[in-house]
Amino acid sequence: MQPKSKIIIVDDHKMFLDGLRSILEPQPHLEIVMTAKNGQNVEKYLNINAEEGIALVVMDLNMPEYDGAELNRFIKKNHPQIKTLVVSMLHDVQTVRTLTQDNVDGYLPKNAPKEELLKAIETILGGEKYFAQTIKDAYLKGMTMQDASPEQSLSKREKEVLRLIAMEQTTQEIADQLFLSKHTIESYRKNLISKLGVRNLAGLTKYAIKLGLID
Amino acid sequence: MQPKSKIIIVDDHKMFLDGLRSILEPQPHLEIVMTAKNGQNVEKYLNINAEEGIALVVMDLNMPEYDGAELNRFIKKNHPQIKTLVVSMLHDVQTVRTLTQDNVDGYLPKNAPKEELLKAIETILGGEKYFAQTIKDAYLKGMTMQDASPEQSLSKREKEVLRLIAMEQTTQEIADQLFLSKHTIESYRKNLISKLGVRNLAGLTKYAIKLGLID
DNA sequence: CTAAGCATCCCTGTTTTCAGGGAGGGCGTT
DNA sequence: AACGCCCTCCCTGAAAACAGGGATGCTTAG
Repeated sequence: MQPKSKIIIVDDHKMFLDGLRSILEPQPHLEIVMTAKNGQNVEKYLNINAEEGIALVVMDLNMPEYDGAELNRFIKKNHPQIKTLVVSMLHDVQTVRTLTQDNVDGYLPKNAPKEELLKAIETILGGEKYFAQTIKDAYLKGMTMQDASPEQSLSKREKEVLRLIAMEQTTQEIADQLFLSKHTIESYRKNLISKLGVRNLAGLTKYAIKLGLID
Repeated sequence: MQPKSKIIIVDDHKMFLDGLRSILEPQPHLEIVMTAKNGQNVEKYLNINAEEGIALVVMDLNMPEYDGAELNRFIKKNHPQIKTLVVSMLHDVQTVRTLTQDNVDGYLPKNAPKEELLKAIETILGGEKYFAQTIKDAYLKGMTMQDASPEQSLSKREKEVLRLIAMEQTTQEIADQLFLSKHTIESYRKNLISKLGVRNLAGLTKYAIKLGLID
């Protein structure tokens, strides 16, 4: 009999976790060896049981404390043989890009049907990558737009300003607070908007939240 | 043999739907007669199959188009014998209050474990109500804090406008989209700012996220 | 019936944001 | 030394947001 593929599931919504478990457990060739509600415990587990031959980690993004992006980065750096599949509610281009740069093996929206989940797992365990069509569409659209817009890793100062913007402060207030000219803050604001590909304060705020700069 | 309790599940995330199904299907006394991704279809189904004896509808809140709150209201008005259980990611006080006023039979966060889901269903089918402890806590805290801070329940229209604002749309764009005057949207924006006690677009956006109007 | 809340629309004026430029100095890498 | 990147500051003009009013009609609850 062929050995089962060992799988870890990570999601902070227990019910979803149980749902995934119920879907995967009946699969004869899969074995769930651990479930967790954030990345921290998985990291510990992998460090201790490095030789156990974990095949795949299925993870949510957007968990408190230690999210999927971070966990994926950790796994790919320290345990590159382990495959990773991200299952998330949101599918924004930036997140997917970050994940692909970090060599994630697959990405599914949470509204994908059970069948697609199983197919994705098979594909990934077979050594290939699997991205849902909707994700690919969004990603490509983002790629073409990316040519015009520069790279968007934010500097420390930019993050600081972004944080204050999202804290409902006006340009003038931020300037006073950081002992800078209001023109400087205006420049930052402008650069952030174009760098992050958003239209206005609302977009900046959402991004700040996504980055975890505020809550 | 005792008759099975007929259940309908409503959630726009297919994978979650499949998860719930996998949890509930093995239960010998439960029978899933329908799943849907929004309230609309359920409404139709109930109108046609009114006599089929549906026991319970398990629903997500926060679905596009026709959300759980609305569906609950419909069910309690037109088919009061059918029980309703809301399963949601967010647990803001206002939403829970609205639901309880509409006589919902139970409320669980999505991070509740499988066991609690089953227990909640049993409780509700037995004729009692079931609310997760965390929900009850939040609700009570909201009740006491309510004295100090003014009430901030948003009307449906207000939520709609708030959603569009947080989606990075300008006042003019929202006006066009809803076939309203831009003055109207400006009024809404103004009211929202004062109602929610925030200063600007950033605050509105954060609130919209907290309410789950956008992601 | 009456008051309250909701949805709609309007006005005046000020402040802030947004768009699209430019520009100089510092700092590290090649 | 030259290049890129970051941080800083400045300008103009248009668009949008914000503040603080008022007004109407229509439901709904008391």
